[in-house]
Amino acid sequence: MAKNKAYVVFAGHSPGVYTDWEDVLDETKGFSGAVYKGYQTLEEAKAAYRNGMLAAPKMGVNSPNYKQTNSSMSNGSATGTGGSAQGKHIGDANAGTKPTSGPKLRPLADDPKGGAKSVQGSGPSELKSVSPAKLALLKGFDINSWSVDAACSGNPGPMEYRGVDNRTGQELFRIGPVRGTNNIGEFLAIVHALAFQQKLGVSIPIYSDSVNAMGWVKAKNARTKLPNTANTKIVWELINRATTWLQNNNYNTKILKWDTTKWGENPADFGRK
RNA sequence: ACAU
DNA sequence: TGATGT
Ligand SMILES: [Mn+2]
Ligand SMILES: [Mn+2]
Repeated sequence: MAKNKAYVVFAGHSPGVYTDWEDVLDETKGFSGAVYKGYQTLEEAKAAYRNGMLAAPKMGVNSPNYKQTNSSMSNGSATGTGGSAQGKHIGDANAGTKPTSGPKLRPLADDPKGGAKSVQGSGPSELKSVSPAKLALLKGFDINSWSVDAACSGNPGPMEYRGVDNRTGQELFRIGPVRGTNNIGEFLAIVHALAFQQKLGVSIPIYSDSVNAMGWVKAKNARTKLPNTANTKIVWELINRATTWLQNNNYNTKILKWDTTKWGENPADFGRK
């Protein structure tokens, strides 16, 4: 077990890369939930920090990138990860186009078995990667939830949307691309999640970053200005199906605003911006 | 202005 | 830089 030459403070008074353990102590002392890890090389540390969640606003808690960082951590200097269940999910996106993939709706564990931990005050060589639960706690959102998001490659343009389980990062559904707008996608994503949950017989809070779409859902009406033409026929069918569903179904599912400013990009984000 |  | 929306 070689000595660490650099450290990354992911969560602390002033997150960043440090070469002195004393600095790490300063940055983490008195910071509840501090997250840090030692690396054998400065390059390794810098790379980890670049890929780290607090350093990269685009990176959702459960994004593939975050997990990659997590798993690379486990083969790094430290012990402790002992094969995290999280890492295994890297890139195992359920391919389906329809709400077919089977989500795992197990109850939230505060610290998943075998998952990485964050322990303030442990030595520098102990692993300091974080479980999704711990990260959610740090960021302050409810991990026992789903996230939805939409992406457009031109607006209007080819649009798609998806939903993920915040406990695992697992993709629950993904539709598109079909020609549409950003807001239509955000709207359809929420309604799709609602309908999917009803089908599953569950009710789990849904995070969206779109105030617009949340408003449309609440009004049970998608007030898009996108003309219904030959090019937009498909998406308009989806819109009509969604609004019809809203008008004919009841739900008590909480639809929550994802605070991008505070938490970085939504876990369901497509990472294209 | 705010949110995508 | 431009578009989608409240
Ligand atoms: Mn969004
Ligand atoms: Mn996004």
